[in-house]
Amino acid sequence: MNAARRTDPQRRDRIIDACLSVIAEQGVAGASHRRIALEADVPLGSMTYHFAGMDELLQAAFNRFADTVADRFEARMSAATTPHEARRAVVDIILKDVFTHPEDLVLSHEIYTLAARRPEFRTITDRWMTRSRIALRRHFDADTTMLLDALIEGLTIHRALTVGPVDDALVAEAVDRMLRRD
Amino acid sequence: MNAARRTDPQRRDRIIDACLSVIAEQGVAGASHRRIALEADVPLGSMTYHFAGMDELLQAAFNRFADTVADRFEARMSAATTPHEARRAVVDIILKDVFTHPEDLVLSHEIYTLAARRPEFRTITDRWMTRSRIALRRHFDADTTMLLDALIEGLTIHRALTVGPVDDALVAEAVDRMLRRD
DNA sequence: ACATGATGTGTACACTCGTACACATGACGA
DNA sequence: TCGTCATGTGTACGAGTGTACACATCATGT
Repeated sequence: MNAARRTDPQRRDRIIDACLSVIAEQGVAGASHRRIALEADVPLGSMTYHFAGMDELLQAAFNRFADTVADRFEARMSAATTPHEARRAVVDIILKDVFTHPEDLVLSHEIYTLAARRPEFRTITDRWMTRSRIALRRHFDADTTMLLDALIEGLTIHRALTVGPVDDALVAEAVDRMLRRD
Repeated sequence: MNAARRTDPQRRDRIIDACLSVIAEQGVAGASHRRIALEADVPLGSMTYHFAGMDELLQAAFNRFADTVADRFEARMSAATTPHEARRAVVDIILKDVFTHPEDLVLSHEIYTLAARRPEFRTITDRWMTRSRIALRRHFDADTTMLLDALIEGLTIHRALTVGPVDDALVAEAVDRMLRRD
């Protein structure tokens, strides 16, 4: 009957985007084929046609998410040319990027939870963390890179879960302490 | 027929424990009334009898979990009497507590994910974080407490998601840098 | 001994889910 | 123009879900 649009090359992409959107709203638990299909304005049958199963779709979605975030991260670190700018870039990543995209916080937690339990999703987080570290490594030594990476993670998470907002100056202070070599 | 054990005052507790156990294995997504009932060796009807709904059960379970972890945290910090011991205690929390109880990692992520999306679960994480900070505050100033708390979080998470193990000495190094005032 | 009411349980209902698969569609070569 | 077949879709099925609620059970007071 209504099998209108025949070739829709962006359909796969739209499904992935819809998937992320649904996960941001409802969580992985609430991300069903039917809801995603509705969100993407695509028939239910398309789901299994484009993706062998829910897992394949989740992998595709979180890979796209991780790439997006890592791109932003890299862009900020690449733009810095002096040590001072690099320090500022790290602070900005914590204060601006995360705050500007609150839905990313939720998505981060979802992928972490998935990765914590299921190794097949850990390749996604591995690649993501590796990219972040390479970007940091352009400006800092190996140890500092490792520690900054962890610090960014912790501050980000706590900013998300804390009711009262964390003092912006304190974030800068934390980065400064990390940069102090002994 | 077999309505044996009439009064079983520990039943509610057993359900909560079973709930945590199932979540650790299968995640919140896989924690159904039926599976938990099976794990707790309790009839399905008991679920709705003791808990008004899934949410109430989840709240009870994660409250217990948060209390358990916070107890351990407090115990370690209280045992320290000198600054040096306090520093050591922080390192141990990261290196020993988390490593010894790997299932706690998964549970942490699950509650974070829940709290990130739904405010009614954030009271649990709030109370948890508050307790941790009070315990740290016995030994460190307010700013340092905030930063250490975030650092512990970040290092813990990255240790969980990273393939290669983080160098133990590096953890100590991170804590030291945090403790250096300007 | 027995009635009674609190305590706890089995089951049924309405619903959502992932997935398979028979079939419709229309682009394209002849 | 028309036949063919890759591309895409509607639907149905079995499994699993939360929850409500009629009922069984037995501790207790008389």
